[in-house]
This record gives sequence, structure tokens and C-alpha cells, in this order.
Amino acid sequence: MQPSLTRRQQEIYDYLREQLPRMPHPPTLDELCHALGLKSRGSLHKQIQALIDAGLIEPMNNLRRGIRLTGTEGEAPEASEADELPMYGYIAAGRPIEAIANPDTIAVPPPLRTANPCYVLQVRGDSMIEEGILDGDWVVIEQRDTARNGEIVVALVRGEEATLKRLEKKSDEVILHPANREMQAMHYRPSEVQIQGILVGQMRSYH
Amino acid sequence: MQPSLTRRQQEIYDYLREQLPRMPHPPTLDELCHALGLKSRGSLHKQIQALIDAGLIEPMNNLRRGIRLTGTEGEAPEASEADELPMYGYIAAGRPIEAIANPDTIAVPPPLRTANPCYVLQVRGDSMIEEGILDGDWVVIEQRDTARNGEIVVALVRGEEATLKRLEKKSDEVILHPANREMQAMHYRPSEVQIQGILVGQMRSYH
DNA sequence: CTGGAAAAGTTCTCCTTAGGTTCTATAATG
DNA sequence: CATTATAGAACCTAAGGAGAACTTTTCCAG
Repeated sequence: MQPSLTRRQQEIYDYLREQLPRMPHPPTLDELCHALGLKSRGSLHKQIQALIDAGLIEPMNNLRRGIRLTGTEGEAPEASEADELPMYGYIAAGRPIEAIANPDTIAVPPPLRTANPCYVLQVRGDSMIEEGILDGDWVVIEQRDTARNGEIVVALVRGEEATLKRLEKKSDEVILHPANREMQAMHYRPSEVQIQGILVGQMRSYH
Repeated sequence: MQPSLTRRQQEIYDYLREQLPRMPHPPTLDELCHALGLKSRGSLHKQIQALIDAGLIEPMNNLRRGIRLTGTEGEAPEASEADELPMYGYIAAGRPIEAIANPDTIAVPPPLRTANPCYVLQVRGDSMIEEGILDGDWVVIEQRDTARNGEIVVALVRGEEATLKRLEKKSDEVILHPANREMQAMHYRPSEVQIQGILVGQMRSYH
């Protein structure tokens, strides 16, 4: 095919293919120079020109910020269909889960869930703030009735209060640790606490 | 395809798309000028005209406060495959983004993104820990080159260091605030800082 | 209803400048 | 010495903006 790129040309092309898509606008030649450690706009331009001749970059006829790759990308964005999981409602410290009337669903990316059945709750309150789980966050819960020490669990206490806490099982008691300096760990007899699931993912929206 | 917007056009369009919906009525050209820091109504009009030609704004034939976006939003209701966003690599405090060799993609649920182009980075370091953004989290970034005070942004400093911080713009300086008591806010001249996007979503996996 | 200010959109000309283009000269490499 | 790479200067033009003049709409006083 083409006379194959020189080393520098390849380097520039790689850089562009990597960086271009995430820039709001294509860079100016000066900016590119700086990014690539060049000092001369003219030199860069010569390289760019070579890439244009090779058909890898669109010709930019005097346009400012006109660097554009040729649309020669083999697209294949057929997503793996992010699974929809049921949204059961809110979970808070010290109160039961408020069930939502019509259990909505929400899409959850595969890395945030497991192969086992999962569901989603929305967090109310600041009891896990020091674990980076804030009020309003969604948490992905894998359905389980057992858990190991250190895992963050949805625990149902005395059949009434569901809460999201870090679990510590001792021989004669179960301790639920909040992640908030201002709150205290809660101690229960093993029979009082029922595990409903463990935390496997978390999501937050900023708008 | 569009002749692609110039930088100023993009900025104006972004501004409109963001502000228009929350105004009682569209602004006058003079008001817009003021908001955008322009002095000449005529200049603004030229830009607006370009956006109209690009099909992004409805033609306003002498109407007062006639600026209206074209309803070109009905696109892509097949959410299934729009969910995959590019994963560009890591972002850290004080170091450049380490680009990933072959930009992977990751599924992102609609609530965590916006209608505008977005991409995903993985967080390195603890600089935003008090905002609930931990080491290893994925953050969803909306591509932008402007941002408002208080937003969490991906900022490129002196063209070399990309970092995730809370933005504070003053008249003569730009301050990037970490969310970590042990780190200090960084002060820069406005020309040294380039906004690459704003935080719109966050995800974490616990396994 | 009018008639006309005032307000706001449109069109124009001119200017500045950032930034793309072209050229020449000089190394380094092999 | 041929190819590749760099620097630097000189050149040229698109992008952006200022400002004035013009037109259309709005709105108010009579």
C-alpha cells in the first residue's frame, strides 16, 4: 500500500488517533508541537502533510484547528447490551427499605455486577460517606444470604430495618460498621441479623 | 456532514444549549454579547448566523428574542448501543493522563452520562476522596472546554498535566481544588489551564 | 387607530491576530 | 549523498471582533 510511515510520522499519527477523540477541538499546530516536543511549527506541518498524502488525515485547507483523521475506522459499537436490573428503592441507615411502587429498572454495566442475580438500591443518608458512598448514589447488590467479614452488606435487622454497612461477624455477635466518624457501630446477636446481599457496584450521577 | 464548528461557534452553541432551557425567554443579542464577553452585537450575529447555517439554531427572521435551538434531539432512541463510551485511560493528580494503548469501551448507563459526547477515565490517586471519588473509580466526562465555578473538571495544565479537580475561576487566576485535606489547592494563570471536560458520572466496582 | 420613539435584529466595512503554509538552512543517520 | 528530521523566518488568510448604519418590530402616547 502506502510507502509506510516514517518513525516520526507513525508517532504523530498514533498520538492523534489517541488524543484527538477526546479533545473538544483539534489542536493547533503550535499546541501539537508542544505536546510532541517540537519547536518548529513548520517542521510539524511537513509531517502532517505526509500523513495527509498517505490518506490518514483529512486535508485541512488553511482551516484553523483543522486536523481530522480520515473516517477510515472499522466501527463496531454493538454494545454488549448493558443489562437492566430492577431498582427496588432506597436504602438508608436505620430505616427499612422504602419500596418503590413500580419497581423501575436501570441499566448496569457488566463490570459493576456479577453473574449472580443482582438488584439496585438508591442510598439515603451519609452513613457510608467515608467509603465513598454518598447520599443519592445507586448501589448494585448481589443477592446473597451469607457474607464474609469486611464485605459491605445489605443487612436486615430484626426483620425490619435494612441498612448498608460493613460486616464484622464475631463468634457471639454481629457488628455493623458505618463509615462515618459521627456514627457508631451497631452490635447485634447473630439471630437478629439477616444478610440480604453484598455490595458489588456503585454509580453516581452529577447532574 | 457539517463543516464542523469553529471554536467560538461551539462555545456559543454550548452556552445556548445549556442556558436556554432555564431562561424565561431567549436573550437578546445584546444580552448574549454581555454574557459571552463580546462588545459588538454585529459580531455575535455573524456567529449566530453560522450556527443557523449549520442547522443548529432556528432561523430567527427579525424576531425579538428569537433564538431557538432546532429540535434535533430526537436522535438515537435505541439506547442499547449508545451506552458504550470510550475508555481513554487513567487520570491522576499531578501526572499526565496515561493513555491506554487501544482505547477500550465500557458500557455506561444513560443516567450517568449526558446527551453530549462523553468518555470515561479511571481515577488514580486520592485527590478527590472527600467527594466520594476513590482510587480505581471510573469517571464519566462530558467533553467540554468551558466550565462553571464549582464544577469538577478535567483540566489540562500547561498542556502537560491532566487532573481531576473542582474548578474555581477568578478574574485573574484559576484555582483547582482537590477534595483531600492533605492536598493543597493549585493556583494558575487562566492561560495555563485548559478545560477538557466536566464530571457527569462515576462508577465503582467492588470485586 | 395612529405616528413615532425605542429596542432589537441585520448588514456592512474595516481591522487585528492567531495560526496554517511555504521556504531555506542545518544536522543527523545510515 | 539520500533520506529523515529540526529550526526558523517569511508569508498569507480565516476567525473573530469592533462599530456604524440600516431595517424591522414593539410599544406607547395622543
